[in-house]
Amino acid sequence: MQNPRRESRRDSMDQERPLPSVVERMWGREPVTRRGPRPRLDLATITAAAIEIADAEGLSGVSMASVASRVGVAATALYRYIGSKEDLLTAMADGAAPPPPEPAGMSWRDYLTLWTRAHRDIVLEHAWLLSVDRLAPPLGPRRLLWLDRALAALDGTGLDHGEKIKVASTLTGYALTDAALIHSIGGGDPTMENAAITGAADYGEVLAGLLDPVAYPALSAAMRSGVMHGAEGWVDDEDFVFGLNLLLDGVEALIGQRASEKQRASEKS
Amino acid sequence: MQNPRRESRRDSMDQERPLPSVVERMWGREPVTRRGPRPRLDLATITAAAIEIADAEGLSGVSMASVASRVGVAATALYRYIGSKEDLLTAMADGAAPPPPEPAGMSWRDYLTLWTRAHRDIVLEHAWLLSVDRLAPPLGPRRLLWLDRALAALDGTGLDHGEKIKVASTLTGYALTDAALIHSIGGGDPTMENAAITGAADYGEVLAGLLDPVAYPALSAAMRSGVMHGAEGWVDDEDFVFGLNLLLDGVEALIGQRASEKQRASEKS
DNA sequence: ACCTGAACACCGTTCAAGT
DNA sequence: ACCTGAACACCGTTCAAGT
Repeated sequence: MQNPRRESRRDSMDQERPLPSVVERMWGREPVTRRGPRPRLDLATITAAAIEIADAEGLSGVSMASVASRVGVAATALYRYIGSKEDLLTAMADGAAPPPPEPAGMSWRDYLTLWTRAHRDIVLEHAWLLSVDRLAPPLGPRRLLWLDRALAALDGTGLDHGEKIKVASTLTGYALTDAALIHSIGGGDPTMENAAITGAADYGEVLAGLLDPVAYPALSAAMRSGVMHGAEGWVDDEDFVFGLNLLLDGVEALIGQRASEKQRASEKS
Repeated sequence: MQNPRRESRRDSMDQERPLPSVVERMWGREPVTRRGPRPRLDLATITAAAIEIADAEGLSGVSMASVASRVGVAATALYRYIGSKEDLLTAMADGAAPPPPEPAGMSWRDYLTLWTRAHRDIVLEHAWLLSVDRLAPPLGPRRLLWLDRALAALDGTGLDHGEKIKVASTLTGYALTDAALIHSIGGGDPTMENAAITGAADYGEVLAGLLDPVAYPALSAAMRSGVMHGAEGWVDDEDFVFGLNLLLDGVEALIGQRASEKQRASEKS
């Protein structure tokens, strides 16, 4: 049912580890061109064009044809630079990330709060990331720089490397979750493409009409209480901080635990 | 650039609140048919067929044609039951969820642990949910039943309705994040469709080769320490519990806070 | 070596025509 | 009223041909 097109990776590049060639190109390792006309494009140009289209029209506006025409080339010429549309989406997901915020001597907690919020804001600015982002671990230079800065913020807390990575990836997930929530409620979507609901109040009312209070007792009670009609809208920065602090409180507890373990160990010797 | 097809909702149904008609159908409110031949299908049948295809071949195997042929009908007949493919995906996302686990007298913490793990496992069994799930708040009967049970588990903790909902949605996000992590690392994907990386060890090695230790100091240090080569694989249940406990510790702290507030208030009066 | 244009095998969706 | 079949306007990707 449709011929599988997998395995468009591992072309070119003499190197022991096979690596998707898009990833190579994301790191600036364009193949060394010798003979023939100079290439008119590069991956960064193509990616930037695709991102502009996605920002303006949503992901559905991004086709090989539309990207190609934006950079002034036939659709088929893109395949000189990219193995497939999948590859393009991968490159877009990395390319949409600006440099991470600088630590500037903050506490780990302050920095990670800033970091997570900034991450969330990026996703809101490029809402199409929500449809692209989830499936692969980051391999591009921009995303990995974000990861690096989160790990760096946790230096000196006594957490080991594995714990730091897990904290960072949990925070990444939180940023995505919060962005998805805001987006779906109708927060910051210029094209309104996927907002099934136009406002929080609507959501509550729709639910209230749908629910059988016997089958859905707790949810019905919540809806009847009017949670969805908060003074300044349902999803706001306060909500973001609320959930984030649940997480950071947990991290703080862990750090405290590690610190007291260390102290006990040093007292023993 | 492609004619916009929005606003295929709000057809039929005499009701004050306009509601996507798929949502109506998900709740069993099929339009009352009087004249003409009886319909051969219903939304549940179509949705189940689509889910089976997605489970077997991934989301890319799901086309109007493939779904229609599985239920023995021409592709165009599906439009009697569904407004668009988007609608089908919405119905699939709800239909893939089995009934939530029963509380059975557990503590809120035990139940939410079970709940979140079960949620995560569902996403792993239907990995295509990761590409479908994120954008709209749940409106289907199955998903809302999950939400109801999470809220119910938090009854008696002193949290208000808004707080309970935020806790539940944070846990949902965590389940998705964890599933995405496991999936991308190559965990449980029969079709291996989106696994850019075939194993955790590979990921670490690939990264190690890519990274400039000056530009990515903390991440390089983590990779050099060999975090990615844990004894029983990188992502396991222990990791799931680790991150989840960060969250639940935060929730527990909040519950404690609410409880002491209440006590202080009652002492005053 | 890069880029084009034609071609292929698909898509989702519409609409008039049959029952 | 349901379902079909033809048709439309797209897709992503290939490949031979031009430079």
